[in-house]
Amino acid sequence: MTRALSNKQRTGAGTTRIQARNRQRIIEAALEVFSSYGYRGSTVAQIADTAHMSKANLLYYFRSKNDIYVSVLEETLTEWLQPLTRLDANGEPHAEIWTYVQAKLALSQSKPKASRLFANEILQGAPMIGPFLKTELRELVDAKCAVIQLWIDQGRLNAVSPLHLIFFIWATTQHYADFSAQTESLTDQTDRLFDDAEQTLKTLIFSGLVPR
Amino acid sequence: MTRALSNKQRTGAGTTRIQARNRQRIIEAALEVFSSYGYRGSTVAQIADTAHMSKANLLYYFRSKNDIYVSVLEETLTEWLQPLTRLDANGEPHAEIWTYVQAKLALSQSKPKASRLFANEILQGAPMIGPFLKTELRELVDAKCAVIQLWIDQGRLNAVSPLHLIFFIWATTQHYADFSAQTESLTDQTDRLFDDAEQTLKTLIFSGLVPR
DNA sequence: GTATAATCTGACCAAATGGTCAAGACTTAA
DNA sequence: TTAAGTCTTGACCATTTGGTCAGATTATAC
Repeated sequence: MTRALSNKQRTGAGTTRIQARNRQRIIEAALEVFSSYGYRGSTVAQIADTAHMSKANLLYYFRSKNDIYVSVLEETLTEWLQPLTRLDANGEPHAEIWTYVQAKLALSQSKPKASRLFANEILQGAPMIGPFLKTELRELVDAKCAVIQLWIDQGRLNAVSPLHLIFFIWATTQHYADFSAQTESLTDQTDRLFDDAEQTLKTLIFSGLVPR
Repeated sequence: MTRALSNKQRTGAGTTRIQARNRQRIIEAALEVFSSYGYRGSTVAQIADTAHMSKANLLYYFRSKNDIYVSVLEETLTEWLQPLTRLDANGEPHAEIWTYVQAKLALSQSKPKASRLFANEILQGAPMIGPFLKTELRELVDAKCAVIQLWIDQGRLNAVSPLHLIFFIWATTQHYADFSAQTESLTDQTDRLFDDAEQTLKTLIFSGLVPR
């Protein structure tokens, strides 16, 4: 990343204090910009401005625009998948699924930029994280689908495609972050948006629309 | 759009045959390109190439990149909202909603590019159709929410927020078009994708996950 | 056929873009 | 204090971008 580092000024893991601080500032600015305009629509100058830094200085810390992009994606990816990894085969099915939905919805509310970053990336064909999707994400999802299928086989859940259940959870929760420009244009009570979403999601996922 | 048109070669509505054909070719190419890379990420040269046309010639039909973009959006918007306009207050609630879901899912499958075009636009803050969202779309959605609310008040549907029910339907159906790079990375049976989605959606919307 | 308008093109331009570089400013271990 | 390394910058460059224009080519009405 940086060129020709000596052993001076190290704080640990081969990074000086200034490096750590500036790389962090850049990553934050890059998340802001990339999540708004996508990779192609973002410019290095824009990121540098957002980070209150000269373009040349920014390019001292990251070799290229692409380097920054990859770093932001990596930085955000782990956190984004955390909730799914926690879905526990030994837990109670409804509780486990609901915990997952709530976690995803909370993430959509607290980190909308991360959501939009991935949305942009995947919308444009996942040129960068395509390989990751087909390997690591695929493994995680396959594993969790097996768990859900087991619950279904035990008669503890109605029969649905586990994969599509996961898609529905992703789609509905991320919708509020990714398309906030739309959701917020269609309601006056933006403060109650996520509470209402949670309520409606709960009803739909567990009871459906048909009255008993 | 074109400059200094005379009355020659008119086929009707002030357009020559050549104009109609070329504008159509451009719109199609623009949909292809804009839906893949978003507004900022797309270039006029790219659109011209896709339309098998010189850049200068393309700019003879559309004054600017922005002009093309607006035209594609307008061209696609009506078709995109058609299904919702058909939701009928006098129909049977479940049938009406299910018809709507099926129509949206079919549209997501047959016109994924249109879906991605809007997704890109809204993801980037709806700079172009923001005003439309707050007026025309808002009116349509408000009207249909009132219909759904009536059904709920009559006890014909479980109590949910009509607005969020619509969001739920949009999110889940469009997910398959917008994030196809992801959905297709996570399954082997891409041919059954939409059938499975439909099945699972039906169960979730009407019955939920809790076994009766 | 021919005049007139519509269509098309290559050459061109100014601005924006990602990226480089030499040199100056600042930090820090000794 | 000082020397060696780190950090920062303005000037610069090649390429790409959206857009223009004069003029060549084609279609059409008469």
